[in-house]
Amino acid sequence: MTELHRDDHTAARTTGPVRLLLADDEHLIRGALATLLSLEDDLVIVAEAASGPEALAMARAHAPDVAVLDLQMPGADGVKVATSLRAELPGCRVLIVTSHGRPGHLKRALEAGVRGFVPKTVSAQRLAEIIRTVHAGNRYVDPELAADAIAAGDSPLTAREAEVLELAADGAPVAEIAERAALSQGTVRNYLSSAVSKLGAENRHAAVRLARQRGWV
Amino acid sequence: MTELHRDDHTAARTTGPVRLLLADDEHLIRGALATLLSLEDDLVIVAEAASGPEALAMARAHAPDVAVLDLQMPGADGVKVATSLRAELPGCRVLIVTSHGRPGHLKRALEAGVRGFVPKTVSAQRLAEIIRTVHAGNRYVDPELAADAIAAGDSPLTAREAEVLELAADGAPVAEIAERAALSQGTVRNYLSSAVSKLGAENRHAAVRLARQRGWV
DNA sequence: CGGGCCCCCTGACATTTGTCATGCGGAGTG
DNA sequence: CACTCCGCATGACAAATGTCAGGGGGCCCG
Repeated sequence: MTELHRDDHTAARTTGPVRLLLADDEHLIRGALATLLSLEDDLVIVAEAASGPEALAMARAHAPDVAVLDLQMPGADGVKVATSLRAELPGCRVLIVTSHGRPGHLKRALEAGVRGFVPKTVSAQRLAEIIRTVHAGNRYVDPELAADAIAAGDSPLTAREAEVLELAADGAPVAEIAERAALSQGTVRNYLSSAVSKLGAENRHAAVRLARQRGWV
Repeated sequence: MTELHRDDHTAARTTGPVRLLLADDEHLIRGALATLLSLEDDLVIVAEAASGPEALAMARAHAPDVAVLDLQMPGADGVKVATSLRAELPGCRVLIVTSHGRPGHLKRALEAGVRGFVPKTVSAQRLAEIIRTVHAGNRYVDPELAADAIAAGDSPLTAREAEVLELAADGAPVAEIAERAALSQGTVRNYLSSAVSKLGAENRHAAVRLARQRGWV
């Protein structure tokens, strides 16, 4: 035993390259990224995945130091994967990469223990730096996304309001929403009404759009 | 003058590497792709752009052999850029790359003279081959996207119906739509009604979703 | 314990919506 | 030309939706 007081949960490995898991459903991007990151001397990709479940399986199999996950993937999104990963592999840092940065997503991600959150508009060079930052145990959140998230604030919707709004998302009539939520139609209309006024929207559909934009549904 | 009978419009350059323009608003992907495609001996990236207008400007400045455009970019989408490009640089082939392949987009793209249309799920290796195919004067359309487009068929909506549906997209009330389209409210309702029934939707909002899915708006 | 939330429901009302019957005019056809 | 089809428009009517004013019950916290 050469080290005393090693903290298995949070200590970064100090020897060898950073071992990466790359997950993105778009083969083109994942492959390109893999190639590019491999050019960095201190980074090595040990596994790739094209879906949420696959990412989990790969992580279990290879126990990477850092998992770079796309936010939107088939099967399970990046945040869900991060949640599972946190439980199963506490030593694996998670970095989320996304095209469409919606405020609510960032919040959910941080709650899931994600260590980094960046938009795909950064350069690969910059991403490599951020991977190192995350691997060193620090956090990194894109400043612009952080500002958006702060500006958007917390959801003003109660659980029910959010649920009903969610069911209204695809344009279903009140009767159907009521049935699916096991509520009376009047109640559904009340929830929708209060959600609409809280969001300052014209009607329920505009409200759905707003809530989606801010990641509240 | 060293060449006779050069056909400026359609002839592929037969000497030297294929000169590429790469346009994608996501720096990460664009950069990674640039690096990866540069590894191919016969491909060279002569310009990059992060928006529609920028892509146009770069194309004018560098006159690339093939323009690889993302479908969704700020300023002007890939198809719009392709349309302008066709007029200004007839010798420049256009290849569209997209994350979300919606049937209608493919149709619009082909009408704009685009030579290739592929999803981002292909590998970089495959993309390089497709670039060569396009450069040689042939067309390439992803088989799956083509099948979807054929299955979806043409839009059953009349021009007015589509216009009104478009205006209804963000949940605006009929009164606002009527004003913006300079129609009576009754007329707007009729158009919406017929659009809804043509699409087999429950109501206008579901109709908007369907039309969007199929790329008809 | 009392107050403040939130949840769930009801009923009545104004507004917005979806649907229908109908009319006008141009394009294509026999 | 007469006829029909179709896009376009309108207003009337029925149905769905949004809004408001209540009321009962559960939960947490000062």
